[in-house]
Amino acid sequence: MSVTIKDIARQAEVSYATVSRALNDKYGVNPRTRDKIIKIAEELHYRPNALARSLVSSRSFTIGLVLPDITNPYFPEIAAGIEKASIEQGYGVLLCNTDGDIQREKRYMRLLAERRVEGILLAPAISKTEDMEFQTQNSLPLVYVSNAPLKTSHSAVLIDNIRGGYIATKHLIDCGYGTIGFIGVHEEDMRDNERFEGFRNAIERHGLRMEEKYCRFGTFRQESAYQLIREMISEKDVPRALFVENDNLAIGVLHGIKDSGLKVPEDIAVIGFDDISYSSYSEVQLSTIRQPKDRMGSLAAKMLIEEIESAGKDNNRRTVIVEPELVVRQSSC
Amino acid sequence: MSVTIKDIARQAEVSYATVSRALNDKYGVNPRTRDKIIKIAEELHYRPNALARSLVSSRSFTIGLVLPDITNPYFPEIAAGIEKASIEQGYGVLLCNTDGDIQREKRYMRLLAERRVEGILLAPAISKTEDMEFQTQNSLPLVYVSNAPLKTSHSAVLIDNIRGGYIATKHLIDCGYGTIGFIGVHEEDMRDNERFEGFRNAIERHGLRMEEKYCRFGTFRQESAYQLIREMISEKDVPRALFVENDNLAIGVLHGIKDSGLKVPEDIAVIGFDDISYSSYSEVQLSTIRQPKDRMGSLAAKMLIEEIESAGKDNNRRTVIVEPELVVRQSSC
DNA sequence: ATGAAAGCGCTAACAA
DNA sequence: TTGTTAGCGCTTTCAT
Repeated sequence: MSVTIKDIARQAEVSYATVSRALNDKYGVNPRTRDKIIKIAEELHYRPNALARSLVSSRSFTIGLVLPDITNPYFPEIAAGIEKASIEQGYGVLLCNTDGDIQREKRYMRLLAERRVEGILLAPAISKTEDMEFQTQNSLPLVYVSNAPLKTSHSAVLIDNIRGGYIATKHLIDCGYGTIGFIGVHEEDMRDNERFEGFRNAIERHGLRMEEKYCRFGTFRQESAYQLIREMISEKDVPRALFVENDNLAIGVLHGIKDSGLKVPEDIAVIGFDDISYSSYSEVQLSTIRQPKDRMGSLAAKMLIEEIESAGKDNNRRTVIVEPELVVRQSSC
Repeated sequence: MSVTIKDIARQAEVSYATVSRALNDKYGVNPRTRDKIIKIAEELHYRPNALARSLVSSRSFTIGLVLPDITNPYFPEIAAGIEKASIEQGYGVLLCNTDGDIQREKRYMRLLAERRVEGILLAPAISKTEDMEFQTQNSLPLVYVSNAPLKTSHSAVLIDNIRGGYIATKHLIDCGYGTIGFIGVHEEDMRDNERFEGFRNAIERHGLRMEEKYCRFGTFRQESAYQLIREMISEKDVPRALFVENDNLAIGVLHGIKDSGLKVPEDIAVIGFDDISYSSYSEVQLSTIRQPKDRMGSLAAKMLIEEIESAGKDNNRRTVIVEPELVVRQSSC
């Protein structure tokens, strides 16, 4: 098929073991033979067969990136960070877009297992991805990015959700809004759910009241948030400001408010979470809590690779929490 | 390390060749032994080693997806389509985000070559990715998606750019705008450049004049389009409507118009191209030409896989042109 | 410094 | 129907 070390060995009139040594910079090869071999390799456009190498070395230098939906604007930045850090360290990234489809997720687990990926980066949407955790059976390094189950023994790179929720809410309070509501997803046992906790903390600590009627929970889809806010408005009892769990939902909320004939922030102020790129566009101007997504991605990749390369050594699993940052735009002031 | 067919063979008290046959549904295995083997394989959580299999079969069932920037909202939908079609056919996708960085692109070419990917899907930003075409030396199946060099012998899945440009411009003409300008990127030799050609066709065919001063070319960045429109406005001579080469730039244009104190579409009407999700948001309402990105992605993946699996057979390279669709929103009427 | 040989896990002749 | 064997391309002892 393609050029192998044997072809090179033949031309260089050495054994193919020597070629392997020369090409891998191993100790103990005559510089002259070495140069000769390298020259021939270049002439022949030799490309080592990573599959063969992996087979003997049990190192595939490949990781799996599993995420629910690459078209959700939150994830590409994470993926870009992961990707960059990975290629820098010579690792390939197998993209696995689960679409929240269990069948597909299973196929991916198979694929990743069969290809002997050395680790998995998992950006879970909902907690059923614990399956995956189960499937890997703790035998494969696994690092969560951006979200994780509350209880897991695996490493994770997360934003400080409680603090983020607190900061967002505090900001609304500082703006002087006296009634503040929450719109989000109620996903038990996942870390991003803690944003609500931060919200509640802020409310309570500043002498406001938690009003159940102002807190609504739906799905991850924009339309869900749209519905929730429209319902709230039609009930003629809306809070003066809203903290929405993520920017995607917040955009749904903005639409809903607009379609109800109300104005942001004059009638209802809104703050989101994530700082996806859309949020900064001049037509949207959504206040939000920024996540350093790119950095979180590359950090997670680095941690995963570290776990891979220190395999067997003492447990170095850890959870890294990055700081949220308040970004004030026109939707809240 | 992990469970191999030898382990299974030992337990089943057969040779490991029989195990291979049984597990691969080959002709000529006693159903009883077969069942026994399959049962044991399951008990042992056996996962075939794809690397070993690839080595002997010369089939890696892996393709490379090379794109300039996954955080550009245009690409994730393409990627999702690719991804879906690929996994359905049992292929893994190695994600390669070049970031327009030549060094990185080279690294990727190495990585993909060494891992013996069976084909490459290339979504090029600019024509320098011809390098890649050169590198693969026509030895690897390569399919372009969404954009391609004007001259290439490889397959491609493209939108009808000329027609798209024509439709967009025709729409502006139909709205009654008498002076129409163009903002875009001037990238010689790439197919998406043909949008300008469609623009010109429409202008000329409807008795309008091509005004050079209304046609401006910059880079791919939003800021570039922002600058161009601001300059135009500051020169006090602006067309009544603008066709912008893609939605990303169009958003820059919208910002620029807004920051100049003008209104869309009252002062300047705008239409873009691509229909990225952001364009449909109620605050933006950008008229545009829709590309069926998801479908283009999966089509490209299917074509690539077809080329791979018909290797050696007669040349089945082809260019598929999909139809653009006019989407009218508030920015143009 | 170099060669010979074993073996990574698997598939595919060829025998039996 | 099953076993034996060679070999995919490479790394890594163990000799020399």
